[in-house]
Amino acid sequence: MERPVLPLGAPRAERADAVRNRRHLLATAREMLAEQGGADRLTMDALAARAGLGKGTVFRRFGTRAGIFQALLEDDERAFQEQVMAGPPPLGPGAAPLDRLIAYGRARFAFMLGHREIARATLDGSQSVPAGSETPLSRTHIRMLLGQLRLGGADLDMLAVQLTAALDGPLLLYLSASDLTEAAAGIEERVARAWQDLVQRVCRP
Amino acid sequence: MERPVLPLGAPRAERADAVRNRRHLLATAREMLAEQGGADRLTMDALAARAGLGKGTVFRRFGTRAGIFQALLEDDERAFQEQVMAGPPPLGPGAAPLDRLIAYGRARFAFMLGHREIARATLDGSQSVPAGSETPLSRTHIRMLLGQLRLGGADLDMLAVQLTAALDGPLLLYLSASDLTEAAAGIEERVARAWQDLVQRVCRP
DNA sequence: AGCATAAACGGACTTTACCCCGCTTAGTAT
DNA sequence: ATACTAAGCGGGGTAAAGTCCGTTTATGCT
Repeated sequence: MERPVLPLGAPRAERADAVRNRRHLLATAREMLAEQGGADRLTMDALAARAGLGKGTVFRRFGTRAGIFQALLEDDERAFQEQVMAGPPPLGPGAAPLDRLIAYGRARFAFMLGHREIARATLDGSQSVPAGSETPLSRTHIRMLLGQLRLGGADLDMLAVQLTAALDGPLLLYLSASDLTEAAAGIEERVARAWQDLVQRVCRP
Repeated sequence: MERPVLPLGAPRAERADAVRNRRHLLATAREMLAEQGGADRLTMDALAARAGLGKGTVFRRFGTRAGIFQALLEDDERAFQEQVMAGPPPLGPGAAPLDRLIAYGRARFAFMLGHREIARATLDGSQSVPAGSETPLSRTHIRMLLGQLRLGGADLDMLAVQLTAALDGPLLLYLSASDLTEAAAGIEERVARAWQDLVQRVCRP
C-alpha cells in the first residue's frame, strides 16, 4: 500500500502517556512551589519522587531544570496572550496603537511582577539563549503595534527589541531586589507611568 | 592603651596573601578561558588545581562560580570606565550630553559584544540580582547624562533603568548566538544606529 | 488480535557547584 | 622577638543537575 504523506514538518505527535506525564509534572511542580515557596527549593529529584515518576522522565520532558520553569511560564502566558489578542480594548484590539502599547506595557509588567520568581528561574547559565526568546510574545506584539504607528525611518525590529528589553525580563533584572519586594505595590504604578512616558516620547511625531 | 578607631565601615583590609591569590586565580581563569574557549568548560576544580590552590580558597574568594566571571568583567570594566570618565569626547566629558549618551551606547555595546560570553556567565539562576547591579556603571552614567538634558517631568531614575535594560539586556538575553556570529560586524553598527535613534527620540524637546 | 518499532520510562551513575571545619599563617600589639 | 587572633587555606564531603542504557509500552499496520 501507499504510505500516507509522512509529515516531515510534524515529527509525529507526542504520545499520550508523555502528554499525561508532562501535565502531571507541571501540576506537581505548581503544588510544590505553592507549598514550600521559593523556586530554588524545587529539586528535580523531589519533583520526580512526588510525581511518582523517574528522574529520567522529568529530564526527557523538560530537558533542563530551567525548562520546567519555562513551561510553567508559557502556560500562564497563554491566558495573558488571550487578553492581548482577543480581550477588550485598550489591551485587546480596537484601540489606537499607541494606547494599546501603553496598556500592553502596564499589563505585561504586572504579569512579570507576579511571575518574577518563575521568570528568574527560567534563566540558566549554560543556555546561550534563555526563555522567552522562542515565543517572543512581547517583542512580536510590540513590533506589530509599532508597524501601525508609522514612525518615520526607524529600524522597527530593533526598536521592538529595545522596548521589549525596557519592559520585560531585562528590566526586572535591573530593578533591585529591594525595589521589588519592599514597595511591590508602588513599583507597579511607577513602572507603568514610566513606560507610558517612554513610549509617548518615542512615538510622538 | 587606646585602640585606634575600629573601623566598622571598613571591615579590615584584605590580607596580602588573599590579594595575591585573588589575582592569581583571575589570571589563571583568563588563561584557561583563552586556551579552551567556552566559559562553561571552566570548572572550579580545574581552576583550583591549575592555580595550585584549594577549592575552598576559590569559593572563599569569589563566593560562587558566577562570582569569578563578575570579577573578570569588573576588571575589564575599569579600563572602559576610565574612557567614559576621563577619556576624549564625545565618550568622555566635554561633549554635549546627548552626544555623550549616543557615544556611550555605541561604546558600551561594543564592550558587551566583546565580553558577551563572560557577561552571560555572570548570570546565575540562584542570585536574585546579577552582575553589574552592584556597580551599575551604565545606569549611573546614563542617569547623570539624563540629568543634564533637562527633560521635562520625566522619572529620570526609572528612565535610566529602562535605557540600561534596552542597551545591555538584548545582548544578555535576546540576541541569539547566530545573530551574533553570522553578522557580528553588521549587528554592531545596526545596534549603534538603533540606540542613537532611540535616545534622540526620547530626548528631543 | 498480533506484530513491529519508535517513543517513553526508570534509576543507577557521573559530574560539578558549593559547604564545613580543623589547621596554618599574616598582621598586630606588647 | 613573641604571642595572640582573626583571616585565610585545603580538600574531603554533600547534594543536586544531567546522562546513559537496558527495559517497558503506546501506536499504527496488517
